[in-house]
Amino acid sequence: MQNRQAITILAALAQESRLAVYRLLIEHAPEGLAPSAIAEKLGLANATLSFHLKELSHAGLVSSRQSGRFIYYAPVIETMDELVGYLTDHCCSQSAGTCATAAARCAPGKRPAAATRRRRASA
Amino acid sequence: MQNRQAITILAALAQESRLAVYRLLIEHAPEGLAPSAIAEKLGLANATLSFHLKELSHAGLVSSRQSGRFIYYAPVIETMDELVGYLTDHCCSQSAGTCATAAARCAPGKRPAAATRRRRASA
DNA sequence: TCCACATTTCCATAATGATGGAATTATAAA
DNA sequence: TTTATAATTCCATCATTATGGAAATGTGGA
Repeated sequence: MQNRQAITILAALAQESRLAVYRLLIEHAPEGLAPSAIAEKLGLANATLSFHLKELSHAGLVSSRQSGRFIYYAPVIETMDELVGYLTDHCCSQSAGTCATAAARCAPGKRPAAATRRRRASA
Repeated sequence: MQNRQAITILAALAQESRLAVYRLLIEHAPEGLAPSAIAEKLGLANATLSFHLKELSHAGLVSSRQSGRFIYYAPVIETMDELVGYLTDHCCSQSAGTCATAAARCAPGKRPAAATRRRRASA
């Protein structure tokens, strides 16, 4: 994941209403929710919600599909996964051991460890 | 971790210069770097860098210690770890299986799994 | 077609964030 | 104490983001 993309995703999540929308969609994954339902649950104006959904979409955090008169927004888990991967990579220093807890979170063997991947990429 | 705090941390990272500063500090963990060195490496004006360091400090992402005429800024890994924990928690839906990849990242047994912890907290 | 409703776009406004020059504060060496 | 360097604060400016009413667009049913 590129820096630029990580910033876009982080910025999309770094806003109260948007984080609330995303978390609500997570609770309703994988079907998702229509804007009307989201607006009602969170008390957001139509235009405001539409703005935030566009931001989340643009960041790749949610997808949408039309169904009849409704558009269902659902979270894109892969994007969150990539963000977590990015953070894990860049929270771990090249010199090992500076990030024990975060590193421990990574299941060894499931995928290359963070530092290893970065070393391979830049070498 | 509270919503509010997560937003503060996400917002701190969601900015090109600040993310660059943080990543630079990660490369120089755990000693850290002085603002003069950071400013030179990243080409930032003193005032601008100071502003960004304050944001990172306020979010708990960096700490500082004085040493002679210099102040060394170093990353606080625990904060990143908590952020990753928060994201992992809220990227995993209550209904299992919707977040396989991100969940797989968590070493089972190292700490309670994300969904489990949330269920326990809200129940 | 016409209507009802869902959603988005348009637009103006308000709020927040980023930037850096200049002045100020802090620390240590001469 | 004087001087040099490090870092922060002050402040003005510019840029971006958030908000929501009103109008426009899209969709399916009558």
